[in-house]
Parts: sequence; structure tokens; C-alpha cells
Amino acid sequence: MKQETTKDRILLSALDLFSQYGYEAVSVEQIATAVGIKAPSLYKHYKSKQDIFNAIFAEMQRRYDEQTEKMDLHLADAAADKNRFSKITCDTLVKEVQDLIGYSLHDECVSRFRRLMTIEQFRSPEISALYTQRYVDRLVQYHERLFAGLIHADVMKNGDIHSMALQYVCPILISLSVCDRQPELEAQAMSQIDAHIRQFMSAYHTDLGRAGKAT
Amino acid sequence: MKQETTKDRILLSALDLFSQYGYEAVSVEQIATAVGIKAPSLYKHYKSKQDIFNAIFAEMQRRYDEQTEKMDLHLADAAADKNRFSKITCDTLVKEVQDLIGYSLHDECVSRFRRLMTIEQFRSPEISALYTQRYVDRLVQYHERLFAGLIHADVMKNGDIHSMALQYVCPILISLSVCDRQPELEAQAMSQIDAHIRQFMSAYHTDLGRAGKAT
DNA sequence: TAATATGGCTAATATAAATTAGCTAAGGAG
DNA sequence: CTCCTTAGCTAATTTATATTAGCCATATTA
Repeated sequence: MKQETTKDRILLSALDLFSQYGYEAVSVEQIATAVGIKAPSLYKHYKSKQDIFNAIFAEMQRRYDEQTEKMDLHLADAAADKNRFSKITCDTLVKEVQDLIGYSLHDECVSRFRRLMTIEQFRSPEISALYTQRYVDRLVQYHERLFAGLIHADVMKNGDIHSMALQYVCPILISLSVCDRQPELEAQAMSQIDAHIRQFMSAYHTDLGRAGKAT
Repeated sequence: MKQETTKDRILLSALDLFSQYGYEAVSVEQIATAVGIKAPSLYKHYKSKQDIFNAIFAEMQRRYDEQTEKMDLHLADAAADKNRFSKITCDTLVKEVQDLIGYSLHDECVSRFRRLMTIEQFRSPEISALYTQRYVDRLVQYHERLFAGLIHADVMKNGDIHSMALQYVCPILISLSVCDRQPELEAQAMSQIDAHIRQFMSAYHTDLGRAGKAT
């Protein structure tokens, strides 16, 4: 319930601008204007432009850690209860992915920060590694574990789990990046993801009959 | 055999710098220094910093059009000779992708320009659309046509061609972007791509027996 | 050879951007 | 009520950067 402080609004506005134009291309003046104050006033809250950037980074790292914890619990949950895996259907997966994409695309902070990372990813080896870790490896690893469970429960055919996870996750990641660039393609991307998951399951599901309408 | 002119060296150096730091973050002074001349001398060759950027864009567009034409011919070639499709094996595909990735990663201009596009992709709707077209759609469409041929030749199982192309291409695209960020992971990425293609073919090839060592 | 265009240079200019200094009003703590 | 911290402001400072002006040597061409 606490009202939005100026300090927070600066972060929000800066993230918004940085995610469109990149750190260098945005002036403190622009940030200040977006917040509705004058540039020198910013320095009452942050000691430099770089400091604003760092604060954004720290805050988003905090949120990320939070969310990672949730995902881990979610998976541990499913693993604890063996026969939950056998209940997983195409629709379950579609729904899960839709939620994920919806969140990733529509949470302003999350999507803006991802765009910012995309723009700044070549700046340092640390950011590069962070980007891969956060936006590729984590999702792949999550689905490796998921598929391992599904194979063990005889819901999915056996195979190279890593490659399977890649084939499942990468089209989703690419769709996400397309939507980051061209939000107007979101509906189309979502329906492609839907088709992709059904096709994927029709290829890898043990129960071929009802897995999808792939034709 | 014509020697490298200063005008060209400026483009090269500018592309190199832009692809690391982004347009805004690079000064004309840095470009000049990289070329080995003083900043004002640049203006004997290009009328502004923006003009350098535009020239890079135009030149890379030219090369791109050239290469697209080649790919089209390559495909038309294969289509003309029906039974060439049936000769396509896992190894053929692996080799083709290795060549493509090798070129995309090791041709300095191509890889730097892709990084530049990645950094600047949110600047305008035109660049956004160009990026998707160039780095996603084109490869997907190419493989849709390839797979259509392979299905028709009964080499691959039938299915949703678009989804199949996505599942094939996207892991490759993601690997490429990982290597752009972290060149040290290239060997690992290549072997993952190899495994991916074998797994993909083991899932979609009609002749399951010899398609891959996926286990 | 004379004339000219080319491509380099230094010095100058203009502007934008980040940051600092220092004033002031408002709101809470003593 | 008084004091002091907070958070805003304007004005000033510093530095960086893009670009222009104008000089000079070399090389091409008539």
C-alpha cells in the first residue's frame, strides 16, 4: 500500500527509456522529464546515471531470484507426487507456457529489463554470461528436469533430453524475442507456440493418438 | 585485388566498434583512432556519423541480398532433381548447418553486423521488422521448403511443417546468439547442435534405424 | 610543367550532457 | 515554535563530442 516514491519512479522511468534506446542514448534530462522533475534533482536520489543503472540491475536481480525459487518449488512439488507427471497433457503444457509468456511479455519491468539486457548484452563478459544463464539455460534446465520426469513416468518417449528441451524451449524463446521487437505479432506468435507444443508432443508423446491435431 | 581504401577501413572499424558498444556509445574520435587517422579526416569520406552507419547498413543489405539469392538457387536446385531429397541424411544436414554457423560466426562483417542489429533492434519498427525477417523468418521459411520436399520424398514423417521448421531452426538460432555473446562456448554449442539435429531426425525421419545415436 | 582534386592535418566552434553548488520551501521531531 | 532533514529548484561548471574552416602535401591529369 505504500505510495510510489520518487526514487522508485526514477527507476521505472529510467528502465522504460533505457529499454527503448539503450543506456548511452538516454540522458539524465530525459529521465528527469519523464519523472516530472529537473535533472539535478535526480542526484538527491542517485549519485550518478550509472548508479541508476546499477539500482535497476540490483532490483531486477532480486526479483529474479524470488521467481527462480518459485519455479524450483513448483518442480520439486511435481516430482514429489509421482503420478502428477502422468496427468500432464498437451493442454497443461500449453497453459503453463502461455502463463510464462504472458508474464514475460506483459509485466512491464520484466519485459523492459529483458530488452535492456538484450541491448547491453555485449558490454561485458559478466552481462553476457548473465544473459545466457537467465534467458536460455534456466528454462532449458527446467524443461530437462520436467522431461526427465515425463520420460520416467512413460508419458514421453526416451531420447536425448537436452536436445528435446532445446527443441521445446527455443521456439518459445524466439517467439518471445520476436514479440519484444514486434508486439503486434503477439497473437500470431501465441498460436504458433500452441501449434509447436502440439507438434512437439505428437512427436514425443508415447500416447500418439490424442496428442494433437498435427496434420 | 584492389587494395583496401580508407573509406572501406572506416566502415570496417566503425562496424567493429558499433557492434561492441552500440552506435551512441562510440565516438567519431574512436573510429578515427581505430582507422589510424584524426576525427576531422573522416568527414572527407562521410558527411556525418549517421552517414557512416547508413553506409554500413547499405553495404550489408547488398551482401545479404546476394546471399539470399544463392540460398534460393540452392533450394531450387534440389527441388529440380527429385531424388536428391532422398539422399539427404543427418550428416548432410549437420554439415550444412556447420557451414552456415561457421560463416555466420566467423565472417567478421556478418557476425558484427548481426550484433549491431541485436543492439539497435528496438530503435525503429523498420529495424525490428528487418531483424525478424532476416534472422528468423528467412531461415524458418527455407527449412519449411526443405522439409516439405523431404516429406514429399518420404524421407521425413508428415507433420505441421511450420512447427517442425521452428523446432529445427530455433535451437540453432539460439546457439548462434549464445556464441555471439560468449565465443568461448562455440565448441560446446556446435556439439549441441550436432546432437540436436540427430535427435530431431530420430524423431522425424521415416527410417528410424540409422538416423542417429540418440539414447 | 601547371592545375587540380584528394585526403590528411590542426585549430576552432557549438552544443549537449553530466554533475556540482547553493538556495528554498515543506514537513516532521524535539 | 524552532530546527533540521528532505527534495525540489536555478545557475554554473566541466567535459565530451560532432562538426566546420581552412591549411598543406601528394598525386593525378591536362
